[in-house]
Amino acid sequence: MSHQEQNIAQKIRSHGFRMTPQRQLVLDVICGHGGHMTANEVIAEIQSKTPIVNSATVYRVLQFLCDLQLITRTEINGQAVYELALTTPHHHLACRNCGRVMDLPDNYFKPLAQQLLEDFSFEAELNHLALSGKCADCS
Amino acid sequence: MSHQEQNIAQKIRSHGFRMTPQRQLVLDVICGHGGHMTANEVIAEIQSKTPIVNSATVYRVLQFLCDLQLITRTEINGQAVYELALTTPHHHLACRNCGRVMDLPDNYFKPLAQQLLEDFSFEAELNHLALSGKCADCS
DNA sequence: ATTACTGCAAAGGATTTGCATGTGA
DNA sequence: TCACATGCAAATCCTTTGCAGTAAT
Repeated sequence: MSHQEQNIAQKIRSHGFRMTPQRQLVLDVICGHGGHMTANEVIAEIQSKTPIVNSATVYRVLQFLCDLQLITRTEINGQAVYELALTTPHHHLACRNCGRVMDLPDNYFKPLAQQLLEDFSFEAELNHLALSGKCADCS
Repeated sequence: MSHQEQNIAQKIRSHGFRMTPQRQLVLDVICGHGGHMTANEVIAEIQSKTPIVNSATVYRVLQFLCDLQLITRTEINGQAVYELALTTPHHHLACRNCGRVMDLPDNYFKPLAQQLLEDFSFEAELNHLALSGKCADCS
């Protein structure tokens, strides 16, 4: 088990919740994967290891981890994806053509957020946004 | 029938498609409403007038109008909304608290789009984006 | 010993589809 | 006329929920 996972397990227990094999598996998959995953991808990868785990449980675990803010949920082109929340704040550039998703550092949105605050007193939640478009290879 | 609707009817016919009462109704509703609507809202409003129209048809008409780029489809907080495509390019600021949605002129995103192009050769499709956050009244 | 958690199956909502019928051009 | 559209019902996809049983602490 990685450092990250030990940390997370500790956080779960410190909140009075339990560490179960099912939660462990979901964490293994998400930590091992690196990027973001759809619920389906998580389910598929888990079931390829241990076909016993129910998909309803995976959905419940994902929701649970979101509630504890250990993972984040974003919508990319109408598709919900999950990712470790430990990584630094960033956004996504999703290519509509080849499907590739790149990370975009947070600071690209700073000026915009600032301006929205000045002009409209609107506090934009720009912590995990997905932009669609065409990537360099596909243009 | 408004100017806009006549225009749209003409475009539909010019593509070799037919103007039907069902398509007329969907256009009436969307044109009369002004802002963006969910598929459900369109269906509900139509059925309050003529309970005959099938919801599958409304979905088909919405898709059809999107294909012809006469309306646009956006996701606001995971909810698909439709809007006339004739209006000037703009974005949305959606308040997570009160649900209010404000329009945001296109030019707010110009600098960001420019920078993404320079730094990543990524052509962002920033024509109808929805940002979540907290509006002035709710902060 | 609690009571959180899981599995199962069934429900749920939103959207799509197959097919026969109807209708605009 | 005849291809385009619609209605209906069933199918589908993704996700949630009720409930009884299981297991972590």
